[in-house]
Amino acid sequence: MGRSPCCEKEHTNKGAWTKEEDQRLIAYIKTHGEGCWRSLPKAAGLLRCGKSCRLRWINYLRPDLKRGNFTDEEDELIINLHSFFGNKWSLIAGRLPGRTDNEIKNYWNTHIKRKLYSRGIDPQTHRPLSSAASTAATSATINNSKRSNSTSKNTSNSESEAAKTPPVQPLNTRNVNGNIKADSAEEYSNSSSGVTTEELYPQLNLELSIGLPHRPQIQATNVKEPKKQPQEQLPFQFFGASSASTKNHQSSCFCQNLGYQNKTQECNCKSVTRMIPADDLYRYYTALDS
DNA sequence: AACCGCCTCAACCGCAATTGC
DNA sequence: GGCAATTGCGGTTGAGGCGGT
Repeated sequence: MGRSPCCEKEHTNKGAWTKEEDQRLIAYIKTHGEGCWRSLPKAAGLLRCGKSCRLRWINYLRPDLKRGNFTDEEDELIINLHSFFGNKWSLIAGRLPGRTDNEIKNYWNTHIKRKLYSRGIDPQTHRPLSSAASTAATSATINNSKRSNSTSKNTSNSESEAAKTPPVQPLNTRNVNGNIKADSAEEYSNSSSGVTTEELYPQLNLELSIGLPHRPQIQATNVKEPKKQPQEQLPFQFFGASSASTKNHQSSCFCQNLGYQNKTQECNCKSVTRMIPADDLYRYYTALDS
C-alpha cells in the first residue's frame, strides 16, 4: 500500500492561478492564518491541492515579498551565500528578506551563473575555472551571451552588468569570530592554484543579512543534512549550525565525499579540509540574537 | 505581419524530512 | 519504534513574452 496522494488529482485545477483564486487564498489566510495546507483548499473553496496553495502563497502572494529586480548588493550576497551553502536555496532565501527560495533559484540559474562565468568563476565550486573547463564554459558563455545579446532584453543587461561588477568582495563586516580553522582554510587555499583565502572564502567576513534588523532564522532545522549525495562538489565541507533556540550544540558533519552525516561532536571524516565548528556558528547566531 | 528561437519565471513533481499517533 | 500523514525542498518544465529576421 503506497502513500496516498497529497490531494485528489481529479478535482483540482492546475496551471496559472486566476485573480479570483488568489483573492480567495489571500482572504482565507488573512482570516485564518497559514497552516494546515492540506485542508486549506477545501476550507477556502479552492480547487487546488494544498501544496499548490502553499507555493502560491509563499512565492507570490505573501505581503512581505519584495518583488522587483535584485540589487547588486543582493547579487553579491547570493553569490557569497551560495559559496557557503551550495544549492540550499531555502537557507539562502532565509537571509534575503522578501525573497523566496524559488525566486533566488531562478535568478541564480538565469543570471548569476552567467555572471560568474563571465568573471571566470565556476558557479558550482566558486573557484576559478580550470583551463579545460574554462574553455568549455567560456564558449558556453559566449554562446549564451550571443543569444542573450541578440534576443533578451534582460540578459543583455546582465552581461554588461557582469562586466561592470567588481570581483566577489566580502560585504563586510561582522566577523564570525574565529569561526574558521585558519590552518584548514589556508591549507585548502594553498592547494588551489594561488587563490587567496579571502578570494576562496569571501564568506569569512560575510554579513549574513541585508537590511537590519533582519536576523538569520535560527531553527534546529536551519542547516539540514543533505537528502542525498550532492551532485556537485562544494569547495569545502562544513559543520552545520547548531540550534540557538534549543541550545543544542550537536554538530552535523556534511561530508561531501562520503555523503553521510555524523551527528556527534567529533567529525570522523578524514577528508574534511575546512570546518566551521557548530559552536562557533552558535556563538555567531546568538551574538546576532542578543 | 508572421514566424522563429530564446529567455524568464511561475508552477509542478518527486522525494526527503518532519510530525503525530 | 513503526507507520502514515503532512510539510518542505530542490530540480525541472512549459507557457508566455520578447527581440530578431
